[in-house]
Amino acid sequence: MSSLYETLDERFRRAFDAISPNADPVLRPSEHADFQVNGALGLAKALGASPREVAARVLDAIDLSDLARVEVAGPGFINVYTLDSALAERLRALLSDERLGVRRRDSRRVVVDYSAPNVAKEMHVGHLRSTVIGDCLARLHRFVGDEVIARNHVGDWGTPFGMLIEHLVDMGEADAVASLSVGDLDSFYRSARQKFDSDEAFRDRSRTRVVALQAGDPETRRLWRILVDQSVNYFSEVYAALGVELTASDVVGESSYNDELASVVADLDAQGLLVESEGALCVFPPGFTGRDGEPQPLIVRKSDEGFGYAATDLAALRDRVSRLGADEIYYVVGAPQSQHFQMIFAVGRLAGWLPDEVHSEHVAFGSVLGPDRKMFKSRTGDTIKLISLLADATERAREELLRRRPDQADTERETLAGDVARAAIKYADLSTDRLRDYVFDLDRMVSAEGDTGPYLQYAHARIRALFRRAGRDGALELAPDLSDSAERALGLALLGFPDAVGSTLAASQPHRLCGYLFELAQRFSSFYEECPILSASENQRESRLVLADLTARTLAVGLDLLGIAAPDQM
RNA sequence: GCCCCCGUAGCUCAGCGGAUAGAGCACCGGCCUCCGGAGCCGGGUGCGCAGGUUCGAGUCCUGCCGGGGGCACCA
Repeated sequence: MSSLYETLDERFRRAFDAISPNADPVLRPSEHADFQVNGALGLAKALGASPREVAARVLDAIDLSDLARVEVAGPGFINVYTLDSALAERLRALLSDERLGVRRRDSRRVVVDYSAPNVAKEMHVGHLRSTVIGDCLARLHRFVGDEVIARNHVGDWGTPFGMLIEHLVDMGEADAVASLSVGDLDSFYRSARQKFDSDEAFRDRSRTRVVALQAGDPETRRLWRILVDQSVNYFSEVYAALGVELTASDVVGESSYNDELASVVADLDAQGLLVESEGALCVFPPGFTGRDGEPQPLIVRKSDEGFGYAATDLAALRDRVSRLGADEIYYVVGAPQSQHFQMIFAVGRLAGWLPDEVHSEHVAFGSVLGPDRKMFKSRTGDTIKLISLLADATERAREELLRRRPDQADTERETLAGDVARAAIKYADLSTDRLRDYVFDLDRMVSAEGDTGPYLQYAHARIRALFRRAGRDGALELAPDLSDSAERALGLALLGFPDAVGSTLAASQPHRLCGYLFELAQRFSSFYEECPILSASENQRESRLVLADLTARTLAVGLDLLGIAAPDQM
């Protein structure tokens, strides 16, 4: 069944179409009614009638008697008041729908490229947003029926691997593996870097090693593979700790495209797109200019005949369309890469690798800032590891749980502390418009008062407690009474879930779903204060349990789409 | 110099061209014979500035101001 909004929109669209072909009714949620239709105001001039007359004509052309009461208001708005009976019947129908009204759509093959940490470096706050946002988008697409191919474009290639491999050799494989396997990647990298900067002989060995790596020397590749495998193992641990659904099988690192790079160049050259400039092989897509107003190149092959990340990204793009058959490709990468992706897409279009019917989008995001509004760093100026971020949040959550539930078993508390910590961090990240920078404030996100992940978890857990107390697991399948304004407001919000999911997906903006869930939780809290449930008469109790059940399930499904657990108790 | 993103309440943020711009935090009042108070109810002289488009602009366009970022071989 279509959502309430969709149903109203279809009806109004038909009525408007009869008056002015293809006119948009501009149906919106309203503070003055359940919904309002704004389209009449815009049509008035063209139709030579007053807005109120246009609105009246629309109402003549529409029959909503089964759904809503309507009236012309103000200068020409149409206020829509949904009938309680229609709301109640739709709510009843949701009870047997695990998907809470969200329909599956025709499956699209969707590549989501996200996280992308670097081999031999620990994951830090810089990877947080890509990982969390990408995971959320992947979940959303899967939920509506898309076939999602997650791609973790790990940085596993390039000149630093010369020094990393030489450092591995110096340490001895066994010691190196021991060090890396416990996740101490940063000190490994730092030691290698330090030797590279201070020791000329080491520098020479490193350069030689890079050449051997690129030439495919078996022993060198074996050593390289150790670094990659150890790192990927470590990433998997971090993803598990974060509750992110990426696995080792989603890792398709930069090196995976090595064999494609020559043919990328050849293909571009064959199409006459390649220009040699200052020794580098470049494509100059129209519309891009650089510092001196000169055309801006996308450097496909460097003057030293090595390949940069543009070549890799082009190869990946080509692969995702031609071999994976992607209908949509999302790159969850920071906003500073905006121009790079514009150029990649432009060249992809020029080369015919990215057909018009394939949607390719840079899902950009802003930075995580510290309290000083600068890039979030530790007091010593180091980047902050995701693991320690999570540990800090878990510690806070543990303290809070200990304060509120001292009787709780330690094992249960540990599990919950992790759930709450993940909720705090992820929700804080997902709940603001991703394009903006945001200030990382652990106190605010864990404190769980207000618009936070833990607040939503609490709202859910409280409802589950209600059912435990009632000795039940769900509600009877009946149409709830909505005569109390708090009941009605909650019921109306519940019916908006499909629209929230749809809008979140259409814009790749998780904060829309966050906003919806927070408002839903608030409306539930108001309802919960206003309307006694278990102590009410049997009819009223059953009716209110319907609303409670649907709220709990909507929160659980919604939180799951955000990648956040919804524990039954806290 | 050019390009991109962002400027909304003391702070952190919503706001899909529509009616009187909303939340959370903080602050001040209420609400504890109440199903979990991590809650609920009430309290607000704020859209950086100036033009323009529109019946209607926080939202679209132009120009400024302020912050961040990018602009040839690191990814």
